[in-house]
Parts: sequence; structure tokens; C-alpha cells
Amino acid sequence: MKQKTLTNTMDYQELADVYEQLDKTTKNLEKRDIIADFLKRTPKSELANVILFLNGEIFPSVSEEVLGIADKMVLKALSKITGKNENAITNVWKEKGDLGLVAEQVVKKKTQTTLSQEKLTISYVMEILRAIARFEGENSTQKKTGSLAKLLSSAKPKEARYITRTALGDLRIGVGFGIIRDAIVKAFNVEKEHVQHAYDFRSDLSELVLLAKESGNKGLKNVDLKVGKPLRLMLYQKAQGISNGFTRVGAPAAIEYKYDGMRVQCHFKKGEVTLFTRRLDDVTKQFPDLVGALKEHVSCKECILEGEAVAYNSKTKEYVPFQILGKRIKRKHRIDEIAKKIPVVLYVFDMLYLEGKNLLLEPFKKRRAALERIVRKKAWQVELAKQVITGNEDKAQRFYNEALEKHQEGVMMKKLDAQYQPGSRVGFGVKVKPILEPLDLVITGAIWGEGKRGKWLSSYVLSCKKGDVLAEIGKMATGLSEEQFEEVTKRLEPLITKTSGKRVEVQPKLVVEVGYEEIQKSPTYSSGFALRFPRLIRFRDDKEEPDDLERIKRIYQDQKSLSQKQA
DNA sequence: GCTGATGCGTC
DNA sequence: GTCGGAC
DNA sequence: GTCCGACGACGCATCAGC
Repeated sequence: MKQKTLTNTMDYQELADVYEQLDKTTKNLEKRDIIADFLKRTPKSELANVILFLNGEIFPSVSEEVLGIADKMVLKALSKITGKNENAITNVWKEKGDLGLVAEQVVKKKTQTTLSQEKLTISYVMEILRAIARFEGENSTQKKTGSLAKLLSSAKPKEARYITRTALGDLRIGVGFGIIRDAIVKAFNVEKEHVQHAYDFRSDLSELVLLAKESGNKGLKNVDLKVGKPLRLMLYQKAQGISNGFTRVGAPAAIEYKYDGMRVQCHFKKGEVTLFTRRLDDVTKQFPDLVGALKEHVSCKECILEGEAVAYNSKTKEYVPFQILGKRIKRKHRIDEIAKKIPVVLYVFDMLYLEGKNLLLEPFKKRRAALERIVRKKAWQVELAKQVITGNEDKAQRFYNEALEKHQEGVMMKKLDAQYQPGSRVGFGVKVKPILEPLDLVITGAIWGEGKRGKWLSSYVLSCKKGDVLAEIGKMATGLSEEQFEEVTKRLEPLITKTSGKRVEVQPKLVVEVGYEEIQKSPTYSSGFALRFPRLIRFRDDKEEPDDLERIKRIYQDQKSLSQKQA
């Protein structure tokens, strides 16, 4: 019996060593080989845990459970271990740019004063982390941070580094599903396409890896599309304008509105409807109105179809900003009441399965035709995504302009004979969105970065003018090259007027041109507005003054009047 | 009972 | 969602 | 082309602390 136990457990230390090796190389093939070797020597009983841990997960993504730990909770745990307050730990965090490294240091200092240590096994660490996830109610914060502190205290320094990163959901070892998939291929001598296939239809790494080990290609191939089980969505690449879109997907192409809503995968089986989000979370409860509309207007026994749920104003029949739809997304209470206040219309655009037949390999044209047969259009409830098929650039451009006038994001351009490729951003379809008129804003603050940006001020607080004073309008942290992060950090450091934790305030000198998708009303920023998807376009060293709030208000109003035109 | 902090999922 | 970097 | 990591705003749920 004892013998059996010995062969069936694995020390967390071994996993930590693997993490470190993965950390050291940037080469994907090396990463693959390291993981493949490790998987081969992992006992079957630990394999499900190991594969999740390698992917930085505690629960399979299909699970509804979450850990409920992020940076502030880790700070609390580290504070418990050291007896230092959270500010002191934050200062170390700022220097190191990685809470995992902070935990490692904390544990290293502590172990010098303690005597013996028991070894942590992989399943034990998993068990504790899952237990942490399940604390709820009164004092749950104490319990969570207490358990984490205890776990870290019993870990070796290197283990603490990776347990912390796992708790934060940010392993930072450059490993995602692509590399894990290739490692499974190598370790268990199976075909890449079969592993990918099983993942596309189940998204459960634990199930997948056992299948690969136990039943090989045959088992993986047998994993099939099932109504009620979500499959990974096809994603679309970005094209620069209509003309570029045609070169990418060919002409003629199907061109559809890109609605500003939420993507929904709808499963029908024996009169039951289940709705899934892009991350494959079940949101059936959140959208009872949609379930009802689908039951009424989709005529089939079994099917899977996909669409975009868009919120509108029931009185004026105007689309409303995405923020409003957002009120329904994570809702658990007063669902029916809000569903009446914020109705949604579903624009369906693809059909993946119908009456026992998997349509994924059928050309898009045919899938759309099936959709048109099965869905009985009902205005403001269930409609087909507006579409034209054309190879004519002018016609496409007019359709695109029309979509923008109706305040949608732009258009999708889809290859007519393309199959449905789950889970990848393959070039069978592209999205085309406009570039809006950029804003010139001044940097008034910054935040020290994490991980590969740990040495830089890497997120910048932006302000506009509001009369004689400045007013904040959000943060920006993308669009810069590494060189530019370095440069901005050097230029901002002498301008720092105040530091609090990882955040600094700076004299307003640096003006930047900022691109974005939309101006939103903001409850957070003093200007009353914020930018959706802000990014750096270029530095404006020729300017000293940022744009005035009046200009921002004007652009905001223009957006609104555009959306009203379509009503 | 209310408010702010924190975590998490949508885009 | 956006973007840059590495392969 | 593909994968990965480092980030944005918002709104909801939950919990701590008053």
C-alpha cells in the first residue's frame, strides 16, 4: 500500500523546477520538450492536476468555480507571513515587478529561521488552493489569506514563487494551450490535429490529457460535437479597411454588420436552450428573454447557432452603449426586472450544427443558408445579421459606412467557402473597424509595471483640460514598443511629484496622441469621460497643451447623434 | 444598512 | 477588447 | 500566421468595516 502511494504522488518541487526551466527559455520548441518530458514521467493520478497547473489553472475552464484571489489578497497573505504592513510589501513589489518574486524572497528569509519542512505534493497544493476557492461568507477573506499564507509558509522559496503566480492566475512562463498541445503530442505520440480537435469541443485539459495517454488518437478523435457542450469560437483577425479585407478573404465575400454587443453561442435540444459566452460560461440564467425568443422563433429539434446580443431602448428602438448591456452580464439578482428594462436583440450569424449534422466543415454560404431556413425573423428579438455578398469595393464601402452610421463597430468580411474553425483566429474572416479622430492628452501620472514591464512605468494616467485645470480621462498602456516604454520612463522619472505604492503623479509635460474606439461616460474619472480601448498613436512633443474637455464632449455628442439617426 | 475595496467577466 | 515581441 | 503576455473601462457580486 505504501509503495503505491509513493509511486502515485509527485512533489510540487518537481513542477516548480519545470516552471523555472520554462521561465529560462523563450524558445517554444524547448518549452514543448520540457513539458513533454515532464508529462511522460508524471504518474497518471497526478496528470490531471499537472496539466491544469502547467496551464496556470486550478479548475478546468469549463468549471464555474473561481479562486477569488488577486494581488491585494496576496499582499495580505504576505503581510501575515512577515508581520510587515501591506505598504512595505508593496514597495518591494514595485522594485521586483512580480509578486511571485516577493513571495519567494519572503519565504527565503523565513526558512532561515525555521527548522524542518514537509514536502508539498502537487495534489496537496491543488487541494489547498481549491479549498481557498471555496471559502465564502463572513470572514472568508481572513480564511482565504490565512490559508494562502500557511501554504506559502510551508513552501520552499521557489515553490512560493510559482504558487503565488498560480494564485494570481499569471504564471508568466510563456506557455499557453499551443505549447501544451504540442507537448501532449510529443509525450503521448498522438496527432496534433486530434488534440486540437478534442480541445475545441471540450476545452477541458484534464480530460484531454488522460484521453491522450489512455486511448491515444482514437479516443481523441471520438470526442465529438455535442449539443449542450460549448465549443470554442472562431475568432476573426483585423483588416485595415475594406480593400485590405478583400485581399485577405477574397472577392466576392459576405459582409456583415459587426454589432456592438456580446457574442452568444446558443444550443437547442428537445426544446431546451442553453447560452454560452465567448469564454464558454453558461449565461442562460442571465438572458431568459433571449431563451424565450429563441424557443419561439427558431424551428428545429437540435441545433447550435451563434449570434451577437445587442441591447436597445425598448421605447425609442435605439441601440444603447455596450455599458448598458454590461449591466446584464454578471447579474444574479433581479434578472427579470432588468431584462425588461434592457431588452436585447440577437443577431444570428452562423449555424454550427443542425438536426444531428455537424456543419463545421460546410462552407459559410451553406451555414448561412441553413440559418435563414431555421430562424424566423422577429424584429427586435431574433434577427439575422445584416449581410451583403459582394466583390465590389464601392458597394462594400457603402455598407460599411451604413453600419457605422447605425453606431455599430464596423463590418465582418467572411470568406464564402470557409469552414468554421473553432478556437483560432484564422483568416477565414476579418473585422474592419474605423480609426476615430485621436485625442491629444497629457500624462499626469503613471504606474510601475509587472513582469516583462517590471522596470518601467508602464501605464499612464491621461488628462485633458477642463477650463484652467486638468481632468483625468483614463489610463493608457499599449501601443508602445519596449524602446518607447524605456524612453517614457526616463522622461517621466524626473517629473515625479508624488509616490504612493506603485503609483506616481508627474508634472503635466508629456503630451501624447491617443487612439480609441469610443468615448464613454465614466463614473471613475474626474472629466466624467473615459476612452474605450485607448492606445498610443504617437508622442506630441510639438504640443504642450492637451485637448479641452469641450472637444471631448463634442465628439461624444457626435457619437450619440449618429446612433440616433438609425432609429 | 450603507459604502468602499476587491475580484472577475464582458468588451 | 488593444498592442508588441518572439518564434 | 500564431501564440503569448501586459495592459484598458465598465458593471455586478461579495465582503469588510463602519
